[in-house]
Amino acid sequence: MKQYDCRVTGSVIHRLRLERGLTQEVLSGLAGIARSHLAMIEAGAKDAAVDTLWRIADALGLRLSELMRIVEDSTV
Amino acid sequence: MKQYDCRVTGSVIHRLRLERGLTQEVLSGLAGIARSHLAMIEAGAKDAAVDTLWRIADALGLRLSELMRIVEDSTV
DNA sequence: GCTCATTGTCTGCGATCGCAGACAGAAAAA
DNA sequence: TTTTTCTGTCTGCGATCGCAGACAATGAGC
Repeated sequence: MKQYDCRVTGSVIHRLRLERGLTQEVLSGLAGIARSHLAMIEAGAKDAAVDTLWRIADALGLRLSELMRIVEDSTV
Repeated sequence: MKQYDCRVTGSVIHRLRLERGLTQEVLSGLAGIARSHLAMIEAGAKDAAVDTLWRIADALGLRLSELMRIVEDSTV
């Protein structure tokens, strides 16, 4: 498998958030993280920790394994 | 879903490594991380970053999504 | 007994995460 | 234009990751 690239994760989260019609403010609130941090993660400028991604996936109505599967399938 | 607990991830990695008959030395070498670090992760004393888990899963012959699914199913 | 392989656990040290808070830019509504 | 909402990006700051390296304990095999 290819290398892990947090920019892929960021764009996937960004897309899923928009699909659900959520703002960064709302999603970060649901996930319990700072909005500025979520913005950085979506931009691919920060590499989120596992429990952070776990909570974001939860807030998106997914399991982390499902989120990671999307990331894997999106990884070039 | 329950909260993320790195101790569950650690015990899952530990079990999968033994099932494959790998030593910490070998697995950490395959994953490209320090053995002491892998030991800490297995013990649940350290919370590994995503790309670290990605490489460990790879070295175990799994995708991260598959590893996380096992962790989720093992999470109480 | 001894040796070897494996593991658990510690110490710095540099790099990065995640936070609160701030500021400016963009876009829409009025 | 003005107001509002949303977003992108920055600054410290404390906490944690991940490393190399070391040491002791365990267990298997001789």
